[in-house]
Amino acid sequence: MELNEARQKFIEAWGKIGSEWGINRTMAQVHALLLIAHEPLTTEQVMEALSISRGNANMTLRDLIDWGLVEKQHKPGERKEYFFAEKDTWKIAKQVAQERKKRELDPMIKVLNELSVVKGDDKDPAYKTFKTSVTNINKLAKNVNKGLESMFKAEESWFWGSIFKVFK
Amino acid sequence: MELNEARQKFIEAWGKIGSEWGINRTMAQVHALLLIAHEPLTTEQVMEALSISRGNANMTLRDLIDWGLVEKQHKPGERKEYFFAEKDTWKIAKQVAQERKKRELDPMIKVLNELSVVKGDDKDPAYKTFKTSVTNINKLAKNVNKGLESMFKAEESWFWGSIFKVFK
DNA sequence: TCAAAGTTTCAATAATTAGTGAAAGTTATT
DNA sequence: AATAACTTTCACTAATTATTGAAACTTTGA
Repeated sequence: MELNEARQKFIEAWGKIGSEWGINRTMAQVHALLLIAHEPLTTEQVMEALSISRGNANMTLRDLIDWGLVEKQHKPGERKEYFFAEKDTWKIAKQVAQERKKRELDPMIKVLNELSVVKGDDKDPAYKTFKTSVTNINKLAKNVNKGLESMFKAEESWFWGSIFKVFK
Repeated sequence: MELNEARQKFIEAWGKIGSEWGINRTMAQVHALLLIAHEPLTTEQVMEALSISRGNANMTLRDLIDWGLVEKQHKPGERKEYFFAEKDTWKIAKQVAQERKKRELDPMIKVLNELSVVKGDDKDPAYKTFKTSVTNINKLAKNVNKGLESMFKAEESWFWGSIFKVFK
């Protein structure tokens, strides 16, 4: 396989994975493009490489910056903005996990806590089932939460090590 | 908060989380409905509870069965099919992880393996960056893969224990 | 074998989400 | 302060994804 074909395939695959995880395809593709770019790219270059409009490129790059996956750079003597991606995959993984925790898990835990104080008759099976389900999901969510906190603090090898150690 | 209001909120929250993770909202809501149902429900009851069409209810229930989250049940003397959800959250989490691994991570690893054999000139920075990025993502993906395999085999407390132990 | 009860399919439609591009806004330079 | 280079916004349109509902299909029992 030739390099350009491979780059293309990588961008497609990353886009597909992204869309399966609720991240818009273009955003994942721009991220992929920057991941395999050996130097920072301008908005123009991103537009060109992925055949997308200026508006789309701009918003997508901004979103990637919000997610902490991409940064702006200025080259001395030039007005144009250049964009480059964090390339350390462990940092990327932590960053994504952190953002999603903030946007999704934290609000979910808040709702679950509200729901677990609902009062009712312990003899009512509808109440009992509700209570049990919510309590159990709440416990799981809190464990995930703690697991993520560990991940954020951890070095990569340390993290995986702690998972694998026990399960040879 | 009253039980019915709480049930409603739970269904909405679960639907929202689902859609943020690339799972169609209705599917997540039907799952939520069955999770807090104290007895198996018929297609009619699902349609009624969530105001969705027969076709939608049918397809969604089938999808949930494909995901291994819901099962059919027949009551003796009745022709109707009843549906109920697995309620053990650890089993649910494993099941979801397993399905997504099969559908997404495994194909991704396959692509990454294909891409990592691309040949090129080590002095070409475009080639070097591509190679490095793909290799690193590949390593991460394989660690996630191993981590999931551990999870599938593990008991819940054992799994979390192994993560928390190291990070007090 | 027929018809009633129930289930599934799928073309048509609706709802949602993503993308465009031109206009407005901003910033740096002369 | 005027202009040119560049960035951002947002109303409109396109593309995608989800849902409906009626027709086709299947199963059961009389």
